[in-house]
Amino acid sequence: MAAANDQQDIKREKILEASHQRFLHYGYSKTTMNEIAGDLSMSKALLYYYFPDKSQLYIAVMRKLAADYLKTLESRLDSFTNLKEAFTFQVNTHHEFIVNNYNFFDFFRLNEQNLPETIWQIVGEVHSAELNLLSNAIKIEVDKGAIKPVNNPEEIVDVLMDALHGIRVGAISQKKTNFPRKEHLEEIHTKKLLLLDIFIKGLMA
Amino acid sequence: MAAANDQQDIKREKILEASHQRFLHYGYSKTTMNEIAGDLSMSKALLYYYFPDKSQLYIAVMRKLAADYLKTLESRLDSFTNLKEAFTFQVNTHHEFIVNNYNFFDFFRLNEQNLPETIWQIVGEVHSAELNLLSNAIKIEVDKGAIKPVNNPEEIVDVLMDALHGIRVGAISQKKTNFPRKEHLEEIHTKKLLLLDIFIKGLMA
DNA sequence: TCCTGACTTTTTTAACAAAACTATCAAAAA
DNA sequence: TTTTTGATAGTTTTGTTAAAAAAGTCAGGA
Repeated sequence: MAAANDQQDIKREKILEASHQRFLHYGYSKTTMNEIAGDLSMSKALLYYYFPDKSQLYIAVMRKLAADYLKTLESRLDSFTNLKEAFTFQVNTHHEFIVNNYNFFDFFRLNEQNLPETIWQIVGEVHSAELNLLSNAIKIEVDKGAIKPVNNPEEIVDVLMDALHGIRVGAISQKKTNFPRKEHLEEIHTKKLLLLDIFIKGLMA
Repeated sequence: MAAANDQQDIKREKILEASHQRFLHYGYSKTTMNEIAGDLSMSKALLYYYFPDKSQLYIAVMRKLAADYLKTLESRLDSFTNLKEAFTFQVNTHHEFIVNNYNFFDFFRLNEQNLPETIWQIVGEVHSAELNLLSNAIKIEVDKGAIKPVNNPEEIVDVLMDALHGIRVGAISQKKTNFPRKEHLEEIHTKKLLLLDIFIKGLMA
């Protein structure tokens, strides 16, 4: 039983990896179940044995990416020495995450509206996990007496995250494309760090 | 000659007003030239006598709105007493502008990409005018010695404006609609003021 | 329990006709 | 000469249908 499940888990993992590669290079709609099956030298039917449908497969990949991302954040955010370091780490990690999985997200780009409910659930989970980690960072700094008391850390972090997100979007509307091109990502990253710098100073003031 | 042109200008103005109302209530694609003509009890052909085509008509309306908006900003931004007041005025004016012309902009919502070049030109002009006014406000404060010297005011304002814009967008992705609903506008406004507060403190630190 | 080939169902694409709308123009009205 | 219009030409959107492609199912084999 356990052995069988191990085998299953390994195969599931293989499928997730192959799917990730396909989705990463070709996006959701330009990836077919036949192609994924082909990459793994298995029949398409087998994919449906492991995953109920294509969107669930995509979501499973996404869930894994999100979990990895959050693990990276968590591993580090409970051991920072000051607030700026913590937030900078978040911005850098997020930047790296986007760069590495850039094409994966064209599902969002193309399908912008009417996405499956589950996707928004994952996005929401990631968002609130980030919000939690960062507002905790603020609380710790307040306890240490490093910054003056804040009555609602979650609200502050929420605003900051929206603002950071805005930097991304801002670079877009000027460039007339509704998603940042890879070339712009570095520029966006720099701007985010600038915003962060001012914002942190504002918190400490 | 002058009289004839006056008459023309008056009629042009009437057309712009009627068009504004239509675009405001029904958006670009759901407004037909026949309807505008009907509102003014004139033939559709006459519209084409005054404006070369539909998009030029829309753009003319937009240009007028933009001019009014900028005039409001300018009238006040050269006589503020401190930086926060200046920026708050910008945020409030912008908010009012969006609220008043909310539906007008569904041209952007629907047509998000492939908009006529001229529209981006106007958006760009408004943006750089705002950027100018606000970075000037910073320079004045620096000269007054109210805040510490800033090596690149334009860059700062640019980041702030992107961040403020991000507040708007942020409220969206959570709500699953790609443009803020009217109900959210107040919430967005409040968040913007909070961001502004922290940001300004950060500048003064 | 894991896996497949053959099959069914659903979605996408392409072609095309009908309808709606934009845009033009010759000629009337002012 | 300038302003206005009805009629109409041209273009885009919408709706329809058939073929192709992809998603998804299933009986049966290892």
